[in-house]
Amino acid sequence: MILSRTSQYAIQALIFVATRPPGEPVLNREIASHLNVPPAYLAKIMQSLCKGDLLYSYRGRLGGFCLREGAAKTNLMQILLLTEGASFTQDCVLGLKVCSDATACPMHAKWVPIKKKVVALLNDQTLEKLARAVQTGKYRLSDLPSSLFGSMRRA
Amino acid sequence: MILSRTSQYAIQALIFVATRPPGEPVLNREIASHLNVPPAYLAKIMQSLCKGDLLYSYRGRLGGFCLREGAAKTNLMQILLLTEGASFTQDCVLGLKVCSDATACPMHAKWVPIKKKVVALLNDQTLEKLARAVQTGKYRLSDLPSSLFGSMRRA
DNA sequence: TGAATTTCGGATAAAATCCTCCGAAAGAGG
DNA sequence: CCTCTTTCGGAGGATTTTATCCGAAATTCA
Repeated sequence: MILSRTSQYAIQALIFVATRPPGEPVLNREIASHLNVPPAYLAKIMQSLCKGDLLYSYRGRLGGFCLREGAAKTNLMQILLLTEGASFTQDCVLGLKVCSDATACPMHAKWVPIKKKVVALLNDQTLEKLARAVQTGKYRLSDLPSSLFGSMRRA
Repeated sequence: MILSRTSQYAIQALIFVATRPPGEPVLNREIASHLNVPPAYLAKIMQSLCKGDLLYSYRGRLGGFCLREGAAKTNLMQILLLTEGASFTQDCVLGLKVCSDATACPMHAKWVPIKKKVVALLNDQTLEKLARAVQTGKYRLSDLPSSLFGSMRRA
């Protein structure tokens, strides 16, 4: 039901980068503050996304991170493979080491169809699509804007 | 996608108890060895299931754990509420603190229908049903019997 | 060259989860 | 009564996940 924080940060960050003009490096600091996420931790995750061939990184004054060519077509499943490991969609719900059609836990038969839907969705959602959804303004990546919190403080 | 180990152990243990004749206490030791789960850890979980009113516990020579009256009708959702906490099905996939129809993450619209299916399934699966599924022999709770591993060792 | 900026890499800390240990309490049976 | 068995409760250890820090390397610009 739940992704690790690492996966959530990774997906958020990648979508955010995908919303920015390609070719212009985005600073880790900028991503972190926009997503309201610990910068030092995010930096580690960005590193691993570079090693996973999703991002380019540039050091120095004009440095930052860019999507790799074609990375806009990356789907969530591919990202989660990097951050959660290969067994992510394979594990048994009840934690059995072996749980296949042949030798199954009592949830197996009912769980498999749902798992398939989840996998299909994760495969279908690309950074491109998700970035566009954010750009239209219909959906948001960050928590509510601080201006709202500011007005709440005095309420 | 994944339940905590604690939740998995809890569900497995409850199903196992539900397969046994009601009224005859089952020993923690027996459950643990059958599920191949750390006994001391399981003992803690069993304790919390008692506090969650799903089990009775008896100390001493004829001690052990029994399902509480009516607990056979308990569904997985109720168990997970105890072991994972109330926010289990409420959390945003991407980890946003606020993610409702009004202010949503870019996955929200596609994720909600799937989440509903998961919740419906968890609500539908009762200990009774799951225990029966195990009793028919079609499904298993424990890992493959050690006799199989024994024959594999010499292969 | 030197100063400023940024990511990289490794060590380390903090927190959560998973797991163990042990004495105490409670019950059964002699 | 004593002994044996079991769960209870609290403390603590081990591991994984989350997060921080800092010096070094790379890059830009003056």
